[in-house]
Amino acid sequence: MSELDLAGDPVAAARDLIGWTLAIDGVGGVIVETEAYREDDPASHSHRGRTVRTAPMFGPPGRFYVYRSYGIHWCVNIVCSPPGRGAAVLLRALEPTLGLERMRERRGIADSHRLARGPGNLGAALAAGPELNGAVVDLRPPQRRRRVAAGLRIGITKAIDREWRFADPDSPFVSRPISSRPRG
DNA sequence: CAGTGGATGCTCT
DNA sequence: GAGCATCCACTGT
Repeated sequence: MSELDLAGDPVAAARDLIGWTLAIDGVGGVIVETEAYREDDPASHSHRGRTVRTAPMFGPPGRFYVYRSYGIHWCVNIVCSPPGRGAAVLLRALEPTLGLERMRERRGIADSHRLARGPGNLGAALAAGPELNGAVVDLRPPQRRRRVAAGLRIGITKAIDREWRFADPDSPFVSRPISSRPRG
């Protein structure tokens, strides 16, 4: 299995993060779905350069970048910046393993499959907010080998042809099955 | 099941 | 003023 390098290619980092366990204040789980966003990528917040909002993306790797989505949700990213770049990996789904009861309280549902499925739900389950920006990410290595599938990113309108979404195809905690670009 | 639309706030044009 | 890396309730099969 590849070593996890958060300071190299963010697409490789997004792939290699599958299976790692993320914890915030003792609450979290196994990362089962990610997407990569790089500076040379029109869909990335960092594409138009550094702003107040996106500053954490240009900071040191291995830290959080958190942003508000559609005025409602907090989405959690891990900064994966090669030197001088702005890149991050969006966390799209966790398999909850730590602090299940606290997640259920925060989400108001019991079904573990839905606790942290989808980036907005994941943020809610972790009680993520802007205060997380720049904080060091607590990651623990995989306990078993997992398959990783690559496919199209979800919910974006630019650069929709890049297969920079990664997920464990055997996990029931993934938000949506991986779909690939039509071949022609 | 699938499809539609509202909530809501911040960034950029 | 538009658009957005979303989710949920609601509708109709």
